[in-house]
Amino acid sequence: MLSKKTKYGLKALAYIAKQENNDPIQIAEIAKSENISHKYLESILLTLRKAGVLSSKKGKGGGYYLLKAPKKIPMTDIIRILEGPIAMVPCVSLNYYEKCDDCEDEDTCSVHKLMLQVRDNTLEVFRNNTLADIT
Amino acid sequence: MLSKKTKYGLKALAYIAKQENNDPIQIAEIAKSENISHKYLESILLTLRKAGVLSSKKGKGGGYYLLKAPKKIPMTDIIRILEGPIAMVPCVSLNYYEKCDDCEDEDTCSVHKLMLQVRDNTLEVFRNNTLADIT
DNA sequence: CTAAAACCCTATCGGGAAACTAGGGTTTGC
DNA sequence: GCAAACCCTAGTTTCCCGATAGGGTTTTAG
Repeated sequence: MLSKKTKYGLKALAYIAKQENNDPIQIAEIAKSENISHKYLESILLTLRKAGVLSSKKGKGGGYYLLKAPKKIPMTDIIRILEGPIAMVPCVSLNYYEKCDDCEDEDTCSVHKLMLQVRDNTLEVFRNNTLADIT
Repeated sequence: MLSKKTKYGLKALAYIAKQENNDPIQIAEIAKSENISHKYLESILLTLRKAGVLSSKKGKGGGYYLLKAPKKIPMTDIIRILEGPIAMVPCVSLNYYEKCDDCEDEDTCSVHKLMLQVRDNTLEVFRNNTLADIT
């Protein structure tokens, strides 16, 4: 299941990307339009800023804006920042690999092979979609 | 992320399906071989039994056995029983559909369309794999 | 200059679900 | 009849998500 954090983050990014120019958008505006708690959204945008997807401008008339063109921001990036691993199981994760405590050998693990297939398919979707595609 | 419940359940089913004949297998044997807590596994197998995937035999020499041939048991069935929805978001779930509180219109929701693609791809993997494929 | 607008940051907290655990009850085979 | 095995309910513990609190800092309009 997708966390609300990721969902809200995606919606917010889509909202920002939808703008004609790249002027800073205020948290309050996004929160209202997308029905997201102001404070919670604030923490999400902060994460995205620290990760280098967004930048911000302080003070009156400030807000958040994209650092790159929406076309140049693949879904894989955003999902990994907000949700973490794309794989359903850590032992098939490319970026967040972790060994299972319970299984000795991954090559003979019945779950491993199946989840590899799922990961590859999901990854393909996220690679083929950029922020521009979901606006 | 896949829950341990699902993971353990899949491993247990694979273990049972791997046997030559369809004699009942004891919980203890599976638990030991797959490094799963006996009691926890017991509750998982109970779920699978109630869902009609497994049946059991009580008393000495008893255990769990499959009700159908592994080839006839698609992954979709097992995942839905153990994990619940396959979709990453309730609003694109076939079997567990639920409307989002935050978005007014699904057709214009940026997340919706993306998650539909993911669901379709994941579903295809689970439909093309049966229990026989992961033994 | 200054006040208000806006982002920046840390801490905390409630609730709910996941991952077990306990403890007995019931059936069956030898 | 006893021990092996499943059956069943009900905890318990742990963790983390989603949200809130409460200020601090920076910037800019006027």
